[in-house]
Amino acid sequence: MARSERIRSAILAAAADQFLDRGFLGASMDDIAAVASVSKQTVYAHFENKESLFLAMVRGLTGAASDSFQEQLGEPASDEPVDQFLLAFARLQLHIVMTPRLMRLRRLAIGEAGRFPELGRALHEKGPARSIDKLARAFSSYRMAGHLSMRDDEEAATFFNWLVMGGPVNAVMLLGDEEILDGHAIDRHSREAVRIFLAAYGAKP
Amino acid sequence: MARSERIRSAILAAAADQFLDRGFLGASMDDIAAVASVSKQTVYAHFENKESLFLAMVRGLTGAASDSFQEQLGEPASDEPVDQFLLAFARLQLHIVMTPRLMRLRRLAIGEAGRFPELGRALHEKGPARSIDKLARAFSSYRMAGHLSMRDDEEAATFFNWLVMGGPVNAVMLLGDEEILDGHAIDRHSREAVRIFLAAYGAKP
DNA sequence: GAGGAACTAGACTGGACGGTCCAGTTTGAA
DNA sequence: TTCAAACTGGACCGTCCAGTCTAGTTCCTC
Repeated sequence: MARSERIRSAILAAAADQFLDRGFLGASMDDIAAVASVSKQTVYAHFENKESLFLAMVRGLTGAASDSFQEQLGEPASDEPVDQFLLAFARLQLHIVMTPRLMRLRRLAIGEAGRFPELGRALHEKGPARSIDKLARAFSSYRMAGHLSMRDDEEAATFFNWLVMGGPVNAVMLLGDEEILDGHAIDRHSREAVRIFLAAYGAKP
Repeated sequence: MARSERIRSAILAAAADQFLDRGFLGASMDDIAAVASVSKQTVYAHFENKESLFLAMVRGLTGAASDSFQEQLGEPASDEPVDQFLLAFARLQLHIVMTPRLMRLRRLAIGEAGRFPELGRALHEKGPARSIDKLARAFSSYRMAGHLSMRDDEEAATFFNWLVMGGPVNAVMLLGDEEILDGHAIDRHSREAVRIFLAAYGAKP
C-alpha cells in the first residue's frame, strides 16, 4: 500500500473516530488531523473540506458494514426449513448490526438528518431496505412451496425485520451501548421473534 | 398570564424551533433571541446558559407529549375484547407519536445521546417504557381472564410495541417526515400488527 | 544522489458564537 | 405618580474553528 494511501486511510479512520462520537459540528479538523498524526494541510490535500471528509467517511463505513452482512448471508438453501432460515437470519442480523460502531453511525445519520438527508437514505438502502428485500424474495419462494402464507411478501418481510430489530435497536438508540444484547439474549430474542412470525404467517397444513 | 411568563414561553418556543431543526450546536443563542423577539440579555435572565435552555425545552416537549398520550388512553374497560383494545392502542399511539414535532425530538435525542445521555433516557421513560408498562398490565389481566397466553407479559408487550411502531418510526428516522403515515395507512398497519400478535399470543380455546 | 511530490509545523485570517456589560426604556403594581 | 423589576439594543470579550499560507523536511523514484 502506497504511503499516500496509508495516510488517506489514517485520516478516514481518525475522522470516523471523531465524527462518530462528537457529531459533524462537534468534531474539529484540527483534532482529526492530530488523531491521524498528520498535518492539517495533508488532510486538506486529500479532502476538499470538512463536508467531503465527513461524507467519504460515512460512505466507507456503510459500505463495509453492508457488504459484510450480505456476504455472510448467502441465499437460503432451497431445502432449508423456514424456521431454520428465519432463525439464522435473525441471529446473524442482530450480531452484525448491534455493534457500537454501527449503532453510533446510525445515531449520527439520524442526528444529522436535517443537514445531510442523503445520509439517512444511504443507511436505509444499505441496511433495512436490503434485508427486507432479501427476506421478501425468500418468502416468495417459501410461499410458493406452501411453507408460508401471506398476501404481501414485502409487508411481511418488514414486519419480520422490525419484530427482530425494533426493540433492540431502539433501546440502544435511546439508552446507549450498554443495551447491546449479548449472544445469549440474541438467541432468546430471535427464537421468540421467529415463533411469533410463524404463528402469523406459517402455512396451516 | 404575567408578562414575564409569556416571554419565558416565547423563548422556549423559539428554542424548540431552533434546536429541533439545527441541533444543539447548530442553533445559536442570538438566533433564538431573535426568533423569540426578545433581547439576548432577557434569554440569559430566564436561563442560565445554552445547556439549561436546551434541557428545559426538551423537558417541556417530552412532558407535554407523554401527558397527552396517557390522558387520551385510559385503562381498558374490563369487558373490552382484546382485539379491540389492541387495535385502539396501536392506532392511538401511531397517531400521537408520528408527528413531525415528536419525530424531530426523537432525532435530536438520538443525535445528542453522546452529549446528553439523560435526554435519551427521559424520552425512553416517557415514551416506550410507559407504553410497554401499560400494555403489560393489560396483558396480565387479559391473560388471567383466559384471553391471552404468554410466559412473560413485559416481553410480549415489548414485541407488540415494536410490531406497531418499529417500521413506521424507523422509516421516519432515516428517511424523513414524508414517511409519516396517514390515517388510512395507520389503520391498515395497526390491523395487521394486531393480527400477528394475536396469532402468537391469543389464547387457544 | 538528484529532483519532484507529498508531508510537516505552525502562524494566520475571518467569521461565528457563548456569554457579559451597560446605559437607557418600558411595564405594571402600589 | 412613583419606583423597582424586567426588558432593550448593541457593543464587547475571549475563544474556537474552517480553511489558507509559507518555509522547510521527508520520501520515493529514476
